[in-house]
Amino acid sequence: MLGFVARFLRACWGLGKTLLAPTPSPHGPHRPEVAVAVCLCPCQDAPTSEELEQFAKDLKHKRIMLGFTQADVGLALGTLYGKMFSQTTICRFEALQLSFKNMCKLKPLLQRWLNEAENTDNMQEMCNAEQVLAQARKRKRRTSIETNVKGTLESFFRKCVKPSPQEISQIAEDLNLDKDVVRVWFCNRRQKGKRLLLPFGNEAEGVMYDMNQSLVPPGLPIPVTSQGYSLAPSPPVYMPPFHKAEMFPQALQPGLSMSNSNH
DNA sequence: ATGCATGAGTT
DNA sequence: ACTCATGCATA
Repeated sequence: MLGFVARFLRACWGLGKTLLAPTPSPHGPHRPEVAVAVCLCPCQDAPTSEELEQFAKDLKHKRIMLGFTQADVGLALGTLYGKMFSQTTICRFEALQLSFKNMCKLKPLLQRWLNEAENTDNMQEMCNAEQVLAQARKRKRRTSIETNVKGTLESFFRKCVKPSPQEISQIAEDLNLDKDVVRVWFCNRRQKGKRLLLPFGNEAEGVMYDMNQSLVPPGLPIPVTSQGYSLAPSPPVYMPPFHKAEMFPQALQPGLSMSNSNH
């Protein structure tokens, strides 16, 4: 099963290459046409899901062995290659909670860090935080949504993963929340559904992203289709954006597989 | 470890 | 207005 998914994903990327295949020149052999395209896709060797999973596990293990925190790694990537990452991102990488594409992008960097960390004796310096986060108080304070309200949002989500702006306003009103909070909640909820490692057995994912249903809260007649979400009747050569959740069995038992790293 | 938020890039 | 990559703040 896993293999299938991996191949599937790879196939998608291969597509780009296929389309760029050498164009047969209709005019004959005047020009040798040597300049054949290389691989324009950024992910040279798309790893399989298995490989990513293995690497993530490896990284975490060795990282801990070497005595580094997730934050250390993120920082080292900065002093090492310029681009710094947060503890959050490293954490998500190790937990396979990023999109497949994102995982592929980050892997090489972490791979290099790992090599570096294993061979260099003086890695410490690279992991020293010298950041004086002068974060201007611009960021909005994180609003905490009550659990029962969250439950309601979830049920809405099950009905429709992508409510129209009008529907969002409606929901916001019903729940006494800010419209933007609701909008962002849906964005994040959708994004969550796209993670490489899905949280739990998602039964409903089979029908997920069936954005044709619309909520019709009692009372207000909402013109359904105005936003032009006409689902293309004949999806071209694309694929269903999602796969089932059983990619990573360990996802089913977070308690057992994830948290064996205390201390 | 995870929830809500931001910002750049798309559609 | 949406998706995606990312992160501050918090549980």
